Amino acid sequence: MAKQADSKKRSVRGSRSGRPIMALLDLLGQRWTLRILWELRDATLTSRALRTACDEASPTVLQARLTELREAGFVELGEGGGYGLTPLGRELCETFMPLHRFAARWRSKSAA
Amino acid sequence: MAKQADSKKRSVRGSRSGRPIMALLDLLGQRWTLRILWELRDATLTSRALRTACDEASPTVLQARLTELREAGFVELGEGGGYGLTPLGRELCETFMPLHRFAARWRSKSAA
DNA sequence: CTTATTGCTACGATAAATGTAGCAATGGAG
DNA sequence: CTCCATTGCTACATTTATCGTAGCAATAAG
Repeated sequence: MAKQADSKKRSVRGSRSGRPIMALLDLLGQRWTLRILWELRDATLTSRALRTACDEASPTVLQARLTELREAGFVELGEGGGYGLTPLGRELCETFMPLHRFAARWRSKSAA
Repeated sequence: MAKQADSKKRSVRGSRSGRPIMALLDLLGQRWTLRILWELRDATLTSRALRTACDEASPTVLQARLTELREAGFVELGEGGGYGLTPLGRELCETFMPLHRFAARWRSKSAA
């Protein structure tokens, strides 16, 4: 299994400003990152279950994001398999959980 | 070939689940979207100032994102020029403002 | 052995983003 | 008026990211 020590190119794209918020914004601004965190918000999912939950996204990106999220310390792979949030990841998830409520109000206003 | 700002195909990619949170997650999960909202959090910026703030991102994507954000009702173009958040956009920005604090703690843990 | 999971990877086809250049429109300054 | 600098915005070739399908090694039964 695996590899996670790809730390050679860990430069979250775009922002090398050094400011943590930028690194975080860039990480979260990649395809499927937010979605993965959201789907893991209250469940441990296997890679394939996660794929299903994520609208059958290609495993290529999913694995890439999971690797990044693990390196960031937000996600971990459990002993007997299955991905779940770390305490830190759960904390992050809580941070944008209010988005859920906001999204509902938003759609009721601008739903095209 | 070139096609952009096609206001017709607003299908936020991937998730057509109908759930507002998914649409929002997909919108925010595009490159520069979070960053743009962040940079506009407390200032009205011209397109070029925004570009500078966003690490000189290409105007192509920036314009595309701005169009999407305007259609979503989060960003607006002021009378005399310059982009700013709408009340709704400001609300959204407040939602993930705690990320700032989180990011600081996060980096102090995982950043080697 | 076969079957069915697990996490994960290869790789050609697409879609998206980059970087550079430039447009029309507006607003001064001379 | 011309000249120039700014606004928001676009063209387009190159590069990068993502998709989609297939399949791998490892593990665990049956």
